[in-house]
Amino acid sequence: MSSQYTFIGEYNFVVDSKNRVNIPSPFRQQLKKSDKNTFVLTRGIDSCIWVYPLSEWKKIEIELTQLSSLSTTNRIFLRNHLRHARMASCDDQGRVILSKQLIKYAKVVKDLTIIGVLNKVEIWDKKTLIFSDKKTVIDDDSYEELSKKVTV
Amino acid sequence: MSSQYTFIGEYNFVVDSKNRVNIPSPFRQQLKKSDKNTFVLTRGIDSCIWVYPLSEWKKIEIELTQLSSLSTTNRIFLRNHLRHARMASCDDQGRVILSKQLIKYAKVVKDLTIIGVLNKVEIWDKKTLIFSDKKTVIDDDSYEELSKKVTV
DNA sequence: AGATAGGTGGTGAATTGTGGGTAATTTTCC
DNA sequence: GGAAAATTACCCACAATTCACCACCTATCT
Repeated sequence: MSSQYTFIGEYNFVVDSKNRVNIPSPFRQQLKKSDKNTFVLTRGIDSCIWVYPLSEWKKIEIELTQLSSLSTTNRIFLRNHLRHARMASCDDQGRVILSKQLIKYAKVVKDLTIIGVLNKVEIWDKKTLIFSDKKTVIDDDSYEELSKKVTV
Repeated sequence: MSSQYTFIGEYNFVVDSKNRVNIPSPFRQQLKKSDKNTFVLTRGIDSCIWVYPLSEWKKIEIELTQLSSLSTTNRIFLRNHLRHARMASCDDQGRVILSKQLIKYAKVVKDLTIIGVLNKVEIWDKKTLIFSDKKTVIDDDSYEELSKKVTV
C-alpha cells in the first residue's frame, strides 16, 4: 500500500507534566486537510507508540471493517487492536496528549525520541529505545529474506 | 459494510446505583441527528454488552431480516440478539440505563471498561474483561494473518 | 540587532464523569 | 379498577479533568 507521507528522521522531545508531546514540525507540515490536524495514536508492536495521520488510519479502519464479529478470532483481534488507539488533535503549538495507558505501555518518563517511519511516526521513551537498539540486531538470514522484498 | 462511526479506545467508568452508565464523550459526539441521542443495547457474543447508535442498529436489522429462519443457528442467533435488545436514550449527562438482564449477562458489578470497536461499543465488567483476556486462547497463525492485513 | 519559527510551560474557561432529588410513568399486586 | 411499589425521566450540583489559548525562551537566519 502506498502512502503520501514521508516521515523520516529522528527528533528528541520531552513530554510535559500534562502528558503533552510535540509532534516534530516537519511531520506536522505534511498533514493534509483530510487529517483535520489530527493523529491516531496506538500501541506499536515494540514498546513504542505509533502515530498515524488521521487519513492514514482510515485505511486501516477500512481493512478492519471487513472483519465480521461473528468470528471469535476477529472479535479478539479487533478488540485488542482498537482498545489502545486514540484520536488526538494538535493544539496551537502542535502538541498531542498521550493517554495514560499509552504512557504506561511505552514506559514513557520524560525524554522521548520520535522517529519517522514513512507513513507513521514512532514515539519512544529515550532510554527504552537505547536499550531496544542494543538487543535488536538483525541477523544475516533476515536481511536475506528482506532483500527479496525490498531493493534498497 | 462501511460505517461512519469510528469508535476507538478504551475508557474506565462506573455504573451507579440506578444502573446508569456514561457513554464516553468522544463516542457521543459522533452521534448523528438520525440517532436521536439513542443507542441500542444488546447482548454481545462474549460476556459484554454491545451498544450501537440507533441508525447503525437499523442497518443490522436489515441484515438480520435477510437471514433465513430455516437454519437453526440463525434462529438461535436472532433470538439471542433480538430478545435482549433495548433502546436507551442518553440523559443530559450522556448516560444510558442498563437493563437487569444485560447487567446479569455481562456480570456487571461496578467498574466497567468500555471499548470502542468501530461501529459499536462494548461495555465490559472490568474484572470479567481481564479474566477474558487471560484465558483467551487464539490461533496465532490466523492472528498474525490478520495483523499483516491491517498493519500499514 | 531584529525577525521568525519552533519548543516548553502555564492559566482560566469549558467540558466531563459522577452523585443525588423529585416528579412522572410504568408495573405489580390485591 | 385502583393503590402501592418500582422504574424512569428530567433536573441540579460539584469536583476533576481537559481544552484552547497566551506567554516566554531559544536557536537560526537575514
